[in-house]
Amino acid sequence: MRHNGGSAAGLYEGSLLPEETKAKELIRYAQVIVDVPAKQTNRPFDYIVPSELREWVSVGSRVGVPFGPRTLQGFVVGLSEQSAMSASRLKPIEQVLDLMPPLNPELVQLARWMSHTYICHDITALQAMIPGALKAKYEKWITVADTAAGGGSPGGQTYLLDASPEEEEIVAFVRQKGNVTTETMLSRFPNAGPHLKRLLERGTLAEVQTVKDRLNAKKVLYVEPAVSREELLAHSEKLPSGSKRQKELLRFFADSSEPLALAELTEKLGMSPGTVKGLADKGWLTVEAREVFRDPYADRQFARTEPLPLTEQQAVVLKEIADTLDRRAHRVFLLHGVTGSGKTEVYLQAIQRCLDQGREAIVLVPEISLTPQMVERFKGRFGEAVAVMHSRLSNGERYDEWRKIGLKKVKVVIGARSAIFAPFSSLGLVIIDEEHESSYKQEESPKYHARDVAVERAKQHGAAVVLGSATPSLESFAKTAKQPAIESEEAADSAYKLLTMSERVEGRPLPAVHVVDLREELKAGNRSMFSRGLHEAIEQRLERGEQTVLLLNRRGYSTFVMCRSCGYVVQCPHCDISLTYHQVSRTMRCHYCGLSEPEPKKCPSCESEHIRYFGTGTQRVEEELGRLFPGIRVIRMDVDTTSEKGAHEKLLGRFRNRQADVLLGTQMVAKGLDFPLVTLVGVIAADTVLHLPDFRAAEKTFQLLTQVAGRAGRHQLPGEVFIQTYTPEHYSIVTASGHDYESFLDSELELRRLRGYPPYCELVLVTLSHEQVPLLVRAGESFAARLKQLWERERLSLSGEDAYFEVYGPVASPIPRIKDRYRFQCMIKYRGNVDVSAMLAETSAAFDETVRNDKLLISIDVNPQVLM
DNA sequence: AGCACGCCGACT
DNA sequence: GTCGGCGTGCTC
Repeated sequence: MRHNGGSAAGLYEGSLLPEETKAKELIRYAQVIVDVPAKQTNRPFDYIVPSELREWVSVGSRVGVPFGPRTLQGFVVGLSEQSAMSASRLKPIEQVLDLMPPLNPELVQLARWMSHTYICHDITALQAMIPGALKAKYEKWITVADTAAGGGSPGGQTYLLDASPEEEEIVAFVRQKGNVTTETMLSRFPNAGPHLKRLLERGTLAEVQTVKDRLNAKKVLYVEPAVSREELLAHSEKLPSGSKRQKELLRFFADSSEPLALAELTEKLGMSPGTVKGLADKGWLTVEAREVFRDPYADRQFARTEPLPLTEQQAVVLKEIADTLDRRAHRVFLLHGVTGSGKTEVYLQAIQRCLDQGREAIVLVPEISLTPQMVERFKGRFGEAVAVMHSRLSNGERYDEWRKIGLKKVKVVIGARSAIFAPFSSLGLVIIDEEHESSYKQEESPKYHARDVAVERAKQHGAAVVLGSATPSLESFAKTAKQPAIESEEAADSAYKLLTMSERVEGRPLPAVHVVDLREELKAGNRSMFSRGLHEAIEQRLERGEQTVLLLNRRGYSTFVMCRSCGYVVQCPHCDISLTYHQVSRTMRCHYCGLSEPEPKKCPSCESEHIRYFGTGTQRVEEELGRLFPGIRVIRMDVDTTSEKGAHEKLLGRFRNRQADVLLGTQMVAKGLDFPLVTLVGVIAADTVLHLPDFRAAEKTFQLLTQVAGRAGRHQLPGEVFIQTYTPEHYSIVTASGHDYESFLDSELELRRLRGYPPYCELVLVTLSHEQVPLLVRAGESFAARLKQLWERERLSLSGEDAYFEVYGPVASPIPRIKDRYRFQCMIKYRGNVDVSAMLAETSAAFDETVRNDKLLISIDVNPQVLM
């Protein structure tokens, strides 16, 4: 997508200048984006920077500002000496919310790029960059109004005309406290409700809103001596002989004057905090609260690891990356390495190189593979210099990891999607592991793709990007020089450099793959979910004491309930989608609106009692395994068993310790796991993804099969894989079983070219929704028409360039109704130097009135990964 | 997003 | 003649 740098940078011009070029004392005004995601407020507002806050305000600061009648959170996006507005109409910044700005000028600029590219409000992009713990929170307070209607008296006492004694009492209480939250008020005066309402209405009391203050850094009490060693000993002598504990404590600090945490001290010396307090009161010891970092890995020891010797292929790849790092150039590498080829070791050594240059590195991994194993490898190599951004961290922990980055205490961040926004100032390297994973796409606004954001950010820093995968996405592969014809000359210098590692470390072979035709099984009279081959193979592993991984690639909504008499399928009354059966709660649930109702005892349509549950879930496979292999130990890993904190790690730990023979799970068992005793992998049904209405279905199937097959035989013992399918002839299954990425690529590229899908074009999905179909249809058609009109205008200015643009639809969305709102979508396919984002922004702007008055919703997904 | 201001219907 | 509906516009 073309990015018109000029227009995007325009608003914030000056904000990217190095701060040093502006003397702090000259900065009088700040441009602030406020926390109101609306069209009319989507621009910077000027504020006065009070002189006492000047030191603390910089581009990227989070501030509390008065906006209309209330106080809002905002982000400083620019600083200036002048303002176009007359000073009398400007208000001052009320507070700076963090000691360290959570963002920096480069990230503020990146937010600008995001809001343009993904068509969202600036505040939405800015908020997406900071950890959840820093999201805006507001508090409402009640105070006595400045000009209390009802009058006051010179003596400072207030008469309240027409006020009851209770009301007098309430006002006195508020006056005494200054300000009070509603909760405090109601706990003090349980029946204050109606009085409060009246006092607020009459203007005696007023409601004020503030931005809830910064999340507190964790504080721990530390104790240290306040006087010299000699004095401590002298005091100790003078104490009465009964004060044994106090004497002991003084002698302790005479020996060691190091500050010690109070908790540790009392533990060590077996005394109560009171003893310490006694001496502190005398002024001999000081107790002070110190800020500490919450360290989620505090009690873990990570064995330091040294760089491993590299294979020839690894060395070649590392050298390429290192050369680019040494030149401090921006470059994107696509590292295609088969499973087990040692990509992680290459990452580690490349990061080391980057750190040696005094630069920082970000490692993105799919949330699902952010396992303890993974964390261990990075902590083991880089120790304290690593911060982990994990979805399961508490708000406090996450906030602290973030602060460590700002304070330059860490040099490497490893985390999921949003870790790409780590506020580093000299980024040298971004690694995106399993780059093909669709979890790098955020499905809520801003609907960004971390891979695209990474490349944009790396450009700004002159940093290298390494996209690693055993099964690269077609989009990324197409950007390597191997496929030059796809994009025009502009792409030539931004082409990705393809690096290949085709061999596993120590020359271990890839596992043998058997494709089992389930139709043949059925013909042979086998109606079990296990083919004869897989059955036998599992039996063998049990005998040999080896382990098996079983994949049942069942997405949450596949289980549906149907009446066998009339064929009725239980559906959600508000959304056009089947309800899913949840065995734990014995309820039928809607995946889209959260509706939950008891399981039907008889068919709602024909009252028949022949109700059948379709779709095999992991629970059923577990049952079946127990029946077929008595005594078998199975660990089931799916959303149900891993929802608890730490459950994931615990289950994998048990499997590693040979406390189970089989690990059975959904996608989550396919990625990144590395267990020496796993010699068998079984895919129960390979076709589930294949038949989804998605142009990436074949690609996803190929990726999943290749990934899961890669779990087998990674160490001394050779591996074996069984893929069960009803369509064994499908090219994605054939090529996956032959570990043949190249052939898959050829077939798939040809199909994409014929059907006009990425990487032969770019996609944007526009979804419109409304409660009434007629209005929706009209809006959809008019949206498409306007867009086409814009294109006609645009194409004239692109004369001579090879550009393509087409709007498809509107048509009903794959799920035509959610929460009683109907949905239509337009698909946009384009190619070349077209600023589609700008065109879409302009088109949606024309619909503002319909959006506002008729409650039409327009959602725009640039580079969508799911076409719903 | 809130909130105030402002112009047309059903009511004491 | 007024209370109140929500259309329109503003917030540094």
